[in-house]
Amino acid sequence: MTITVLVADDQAMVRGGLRLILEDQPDIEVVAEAADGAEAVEAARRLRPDVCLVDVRMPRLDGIEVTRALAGPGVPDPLRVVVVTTFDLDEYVYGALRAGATGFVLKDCGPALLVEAVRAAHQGDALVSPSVTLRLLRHLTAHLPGSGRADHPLSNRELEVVRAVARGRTNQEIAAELFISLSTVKSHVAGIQAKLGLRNRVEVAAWAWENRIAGS
Amino acid sequence: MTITVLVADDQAMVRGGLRLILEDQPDIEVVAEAADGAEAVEAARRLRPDVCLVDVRMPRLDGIEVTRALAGPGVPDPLRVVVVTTFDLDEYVYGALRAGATGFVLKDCGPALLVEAVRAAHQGDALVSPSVTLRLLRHLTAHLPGSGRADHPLSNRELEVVRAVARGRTNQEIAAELFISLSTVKSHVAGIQAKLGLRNRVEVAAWAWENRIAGS
DNA sequence: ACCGATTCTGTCCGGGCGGCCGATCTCGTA
DNA sequence: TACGAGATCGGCCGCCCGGACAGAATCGGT
Repeated sequence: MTITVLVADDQAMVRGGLRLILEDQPDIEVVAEAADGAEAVEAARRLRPDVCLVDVRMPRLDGIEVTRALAGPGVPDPLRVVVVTTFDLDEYVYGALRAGATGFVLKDCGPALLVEAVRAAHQGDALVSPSVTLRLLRHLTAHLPGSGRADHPLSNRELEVVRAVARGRTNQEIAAELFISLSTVKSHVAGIQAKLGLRNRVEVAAWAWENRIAGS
Repeated sequence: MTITVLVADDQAMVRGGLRLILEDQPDIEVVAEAADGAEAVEAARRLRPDVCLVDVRMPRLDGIEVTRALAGPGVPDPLRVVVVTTFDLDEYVYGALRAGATGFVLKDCGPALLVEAVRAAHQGDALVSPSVTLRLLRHLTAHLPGSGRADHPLSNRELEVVRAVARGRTNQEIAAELFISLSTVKSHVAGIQAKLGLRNRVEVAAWAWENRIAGS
């Protein structure tokens, strides 16, 4: 089964180059080209190609907005969109991914990666250019599940209290939730503050958020 | 200039397969093989290859620990480590990336991506398998700069107060920071709670963290 | 010139919070 | 067995917070 692709770029030579690279693959067929964003959206909605290769910089609608229109949040049957760009700007990367892109490749990444990105997008996966991935990982590692967990001297029970405090519960409510007395809750909160060197329950909550004890 | 690679996997056949794929490239040379984690660390430290291809599941030291030893936080001159695995488990992914991996590929991703991962790692970039990237992006989009910012009816001044509250400041401290009276701060906090339907300052802080008003 | 929103200020009071005591009970470990 | 750490309770006191008032200055827009 061949993968149908739409290529959108305002420069005819770039479109030609992409078409050459892609059609060199036996299982990929370029079924449409578009010279600007509006054209791309129209053609994509009409032909519903397996993958849309979209440049970020285009007249009328830019690549980000095209992505949002075809794969953004709230779109009923989203298409797979791979965003292509010459300039490695974070602004483009974040915009594209937030808009629902299933891939993000730089034009200088070589034909092999481009083809792989199309194949990945076709089966629902996402390929991101290595140089971009690197910076993405930097952002990510700080937010990774299990990371950012600071070494803390808190007991399990105290952690339960911390989580409750971080959710905005009063001591009385925490007592009810944990089936213990108000005095005990206050003991625990006091112990937590002493151990961590925090001055009040809001700082306890802030500590919990920063160390991913609370929140999702 | 050729890229020197160390291949670590407990199965000789897998090592052979990887070697075949890599040495098919004119610019890549496999300079060492290792059958377990300890061997891999020793060889990597001695030979300092450009890229280390490391399987996650290995005797003695697993791939994650090898990565931590060669590229983890605190290592003076970190090597480039690409982690390879058969099983697409989040646990491996997060562990590897947190340990400092410069790449993460599944064994079923095809030779082309494997080679690209090595090349990317060599020039300091990171390539992650498309199927893994997809899930990574899901985690990421929620934490992307500019996203998660909710529509709120708060004024600019109220936002300043929210940020101060989220940092754990008392009303008195906020008054001093913003050069206003204690009464005014209480007014603002009360207004914020009313507008957002929150019951106390900890919930205000929690709201700030969830909507990325506070925190970095 | 008026209106609404924002910002700033004040007083009063009840309740929650934080700090400081002390106390018992149950563990696991030395 | 004795010790320490954790979990559980109690009381007391002072401060901070939250809620409900009320008043005034500033500013942008009809």
